Amino acid sequence: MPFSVATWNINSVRLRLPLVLQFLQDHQPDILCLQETKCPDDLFPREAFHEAGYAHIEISGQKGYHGVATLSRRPLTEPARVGFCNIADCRHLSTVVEAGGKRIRIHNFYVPAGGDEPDPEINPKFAHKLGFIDEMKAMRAEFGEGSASLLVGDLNIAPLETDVWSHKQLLKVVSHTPVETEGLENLRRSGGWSDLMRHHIPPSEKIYTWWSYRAADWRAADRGRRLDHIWGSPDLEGDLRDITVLKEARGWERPSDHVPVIARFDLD
DNA sequence: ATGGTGGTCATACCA
Repeated sequence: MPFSVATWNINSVRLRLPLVLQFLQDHQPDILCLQETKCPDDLFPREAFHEAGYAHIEISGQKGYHGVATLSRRPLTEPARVGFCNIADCRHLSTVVEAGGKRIRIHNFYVPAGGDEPDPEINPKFAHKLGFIDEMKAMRAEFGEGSASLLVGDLNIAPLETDVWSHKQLLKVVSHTPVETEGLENLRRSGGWSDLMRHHIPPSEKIYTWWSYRAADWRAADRGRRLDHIWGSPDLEGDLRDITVLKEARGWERPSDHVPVIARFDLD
């Protein structure tokens, strides 16, 4: 079994626990990074994940909002939580796992959505989002000497024209405005990260990982966006075997509005 | 230009 890492904004881990367990059973990723767990740490369903083979769990949760969790079949070490924008919310968690003889640090992120109005002067949520991605510049892709890194999660930005159903119609919509898309691409490049989804799937191809709940028929309208990402240190490009966007998960019973993305590597 | 759905927690807030 090649080493694999999945990311999924679950929009309440307790409500959708059966879906997560089904996903783990069907796809057996070594690592699953969850976002929007909406679950305080003392209520996190650890036991159910232990029984599913995920004995190693790190969580950073709070009541009602946000929250990230990293589940693993392999030992997780050096858990670390970084705070952003001087707000005590739960949007980042990093851990270290071993694969293919490398120590891989995995950053699990939930970037603020940013509200509706793409103007930081009048919308404090958008200002928060811009401040957050500015502070994310401190997250560098570290590699070499038997180490590597991944940065995954719901970044709430669709950077490329082919990451949205209509580039023109979304230019003034939060998640695809130039200040966000350029900001994210700049921080990715300056941090030395490779966009592994786009390394595997060419930029000419549309990719979506999220479809709004508000569409009458999400599948027919197909107005999606690629908000969820898997970045890696450049050494991992050569180890990447494939990327899967599990679109079918959007059609499951009481689904999350995001679907899982899975990266498989030629590493043991 | 508007409202459309869904989760949390218990009423508005957030996505």
